[in-house]
Amino acid sequence: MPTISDVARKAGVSTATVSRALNGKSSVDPVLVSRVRIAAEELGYHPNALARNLRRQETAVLALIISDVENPFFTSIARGVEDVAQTAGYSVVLCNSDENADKERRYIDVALQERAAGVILSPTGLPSSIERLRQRGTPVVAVDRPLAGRGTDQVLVDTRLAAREATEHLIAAGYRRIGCVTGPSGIRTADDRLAGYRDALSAAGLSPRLERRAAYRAAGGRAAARKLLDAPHPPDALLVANSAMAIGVLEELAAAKLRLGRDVGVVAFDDVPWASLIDPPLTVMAQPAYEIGAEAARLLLARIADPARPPEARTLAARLVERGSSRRASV
Amino acid sequence: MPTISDVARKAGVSTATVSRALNGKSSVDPVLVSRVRIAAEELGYHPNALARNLRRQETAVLALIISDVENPFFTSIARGVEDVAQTAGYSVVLCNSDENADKERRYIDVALQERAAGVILSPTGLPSSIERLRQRGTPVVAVDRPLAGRGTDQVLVDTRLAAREATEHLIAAGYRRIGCVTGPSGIRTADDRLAGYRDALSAAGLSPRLERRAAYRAAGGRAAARKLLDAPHPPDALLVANSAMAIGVLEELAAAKLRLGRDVGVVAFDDVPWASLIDPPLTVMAQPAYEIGAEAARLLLARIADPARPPEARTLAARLVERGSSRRASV
DNA sequence: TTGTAAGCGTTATCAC
DNA sequence: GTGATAACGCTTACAA
Repeated sequence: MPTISDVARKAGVSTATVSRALNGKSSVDPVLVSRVRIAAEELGYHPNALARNLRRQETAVLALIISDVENPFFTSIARGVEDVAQTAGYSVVLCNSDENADKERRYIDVALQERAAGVILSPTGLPSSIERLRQRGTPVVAVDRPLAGRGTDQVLVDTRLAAREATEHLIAAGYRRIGCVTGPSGIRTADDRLAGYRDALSAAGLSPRLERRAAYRAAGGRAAARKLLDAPHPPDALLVANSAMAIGVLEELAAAKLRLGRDVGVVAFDDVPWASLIDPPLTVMAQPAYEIGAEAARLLLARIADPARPPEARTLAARLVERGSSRRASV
Repeated sequence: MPTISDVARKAGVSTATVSRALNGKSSVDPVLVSRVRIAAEELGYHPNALARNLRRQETAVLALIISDVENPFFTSIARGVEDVAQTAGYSVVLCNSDENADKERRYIDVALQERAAGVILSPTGLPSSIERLRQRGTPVVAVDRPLAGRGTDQVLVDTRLAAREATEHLIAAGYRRIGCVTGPSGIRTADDRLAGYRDALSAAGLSPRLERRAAYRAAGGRAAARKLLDAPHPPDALLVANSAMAIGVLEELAAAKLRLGRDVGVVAFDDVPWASLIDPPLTVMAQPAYEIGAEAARLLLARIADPARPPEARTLAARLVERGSSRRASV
């Protein structure tokens, strides 16, 4: 693999000149520049980023650690991060922590060891892992879920309020026995959505609470729905905290021959491309995923540029997209 | 940021001993090992992977360049790659080429410059970009789409045969005016699926061919479906080459008040979690995405271990999952 | 404008 | 079993 000295030799100049010619920072005789260019091209020279970064003490790589690559919410975030990073000349390394604190820790270590310029992550919830980043002074932005200690840049959604609004929407639509299917205890979004649900019920003077927690996956949604529906007094509507769970819930409703909307109203978090394909179409609480990612990247780049700037927490709003699944009357 | 010499100083040993103690390769006095461990811990020392890799002339990072992060087919591949790589001690860097030759080239350059141990990619189709990897001798595995030149490890699906089988299934179900909605010309999977469709029609002596190409996205599927349905003699069934397009096609069918299965049969490529939620459920040609990724990773690791081994091309089979959308009679 | 040379943080080779 | 030390490939003062 050719090195900078090979190019220098071939072009008849010093390595310093090659470096300068190729990076275009300092001014170099145009004749030499083209000699160097040609030599590099002929040798198939690719600068060794390892050596460069080691010398420069910096890299142009951002690490994005998300909790589920297969969740469209997170891939949209990834797109947002990528688009912003791209234009600033940074590459994005996507890591899948799989909602697993060990994997998260491992990827944080990798980011640390590879000296990533910054890290964006959706924390699993255990505070320990993040400390190492803070200690090192590596810029971090949390997305989707807040970071325990304060003083961190964050891009969040007011998810408690969103859950409350979604529940109020169901109440306004005439449902009275509203259940909630949410994620595991300890995951902040899961807890907040449950809290928002309770807020709405309390404000409306409704009871009882029909609550169920499960993994943020289709199987979890299915199990939770079954439990709720099998109870002596089953719910007439459900707030579902995530789109993967919604799939399980909808399967279970179909299996029980319950008509969506008419028998059981449903609102699910996160808009999905197939929402309008089911009958009736799925009402969702849409989170601005792409914008979350883009904003997180902007915050991260700003902090890399100025590590002393005060930490910022942005809170974006979710938006209710009303479709048929939360309507009692069939059209 | 503490370096190995800081640890050495604190532990009262040489940097060489720290390195040996921490890497556990060579044998070191247990007493010194623990002294080093403690010193490293107290300082919050993280070895600099840049320096290490520069010295070792190797990295433990695999680059995975896929053409669409938002397509579940590719994220499943990513999961497969990740699981295999993980157990072998490699990290996976996911890059989104977005079906764009420029971005692909850029990411290949990054992989080259960062000296990735190997690259897995779903090529956009332009041969130029891949050459640089070959020149450098960087191990590469192509997935989903073949690489122009031969002599490369590849994991593919016999997609032409799969398309033929899907079409034959529609014929067997009694459909006669079968259309095909496929991806852009030049993308190998799009071309192969069209070819397989034609194979089946020819074998059955059916005509005419109702074909439409569009971007591998929902909007593309919608436009293609509209064109086909608006024609004087519209199709009574459609083979759709990708799940994103299928969303558009299904929306368009619904808009035209056509009943799925009964009025227009549909088979789409790639299984999706929501296939059973629509009515009737969607018949799909399921590709073994996770397995493709896992197999690609295995091939790549094998080649990294032994660059001289003969190139291998694995072809996996797709599997028809018959559901209601390809059945004429409603249940 | 160009060249020389030091140094980034590791690991591996060589003596001891 | 341990410690000096050179080397990995690059960038950047500092000289010329």
